[in-house]
Amino acid sequence: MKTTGEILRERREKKGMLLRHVSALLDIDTAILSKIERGERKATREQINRLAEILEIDKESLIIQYLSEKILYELKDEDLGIQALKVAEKTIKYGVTKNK
Amino acid sequence: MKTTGEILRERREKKGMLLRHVSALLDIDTAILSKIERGERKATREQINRLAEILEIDKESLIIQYLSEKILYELKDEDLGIQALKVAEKTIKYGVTKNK
DNA sequence: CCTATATTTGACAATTATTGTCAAGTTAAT
DNA sequence: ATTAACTTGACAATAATTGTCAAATATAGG
Repeated sequence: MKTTGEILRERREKKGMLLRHVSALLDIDTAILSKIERGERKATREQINRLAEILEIDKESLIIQYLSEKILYELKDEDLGIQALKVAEKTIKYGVTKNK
Repeated sequence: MKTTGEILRERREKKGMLLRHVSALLDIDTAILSKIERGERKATREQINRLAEILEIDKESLIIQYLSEKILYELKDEDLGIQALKVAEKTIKYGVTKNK
């Protein structure tokens, strides 16, 4: 499966846009976008929304990929990650979230 | 399923310990522990380790519960949370993590 | 009821993590 | 060798998390 960064870079190049162009629309330095595309940094949630629009990427699939990477990042050093994911999934399904 | 906070409070009371006692061992103010037990704040990962020892709680199950709450917190405003969880699960299973 | 002790609450301070800029360094194509 | 695009790394700004403190509420005995 393609990473968020790969998706972004592919689409940007396919559209013939430069880092300079896209980063200007996002109002950030090209350095950050470069890092995002190479997976060295994470985009913010808001940047993902804008990028989907700017690059005309299917929003849902981009967000799903982005969120899953965020989750994996949280669990990267955890042996019990899979079990935690399963518990989270069950909880979310039964709508038992009581976060504030 | 019991929340992390509920597990902690139950065990502390069962052991007849006061917030004061446990929070001293954790080297934090009782206020924070109170909030953690009531789910108003999250414990740190390290505090979870210490709490499992201090309160003699099965470490694995406590960590799984704790991590799953952390994940759910990340996804609390996301419509696509479940899908993201599923993608994350698949990725973790195939050991394709390339986070740095 | 009085008062001791335990817990809770909320304002805000300290700390840590994330997000950003900038300038200099590569890379690649003339 | 120039030039344009991108990358790198040091560090600044901002935002989120974690903590303290003091006052407010319970809770339980005399």
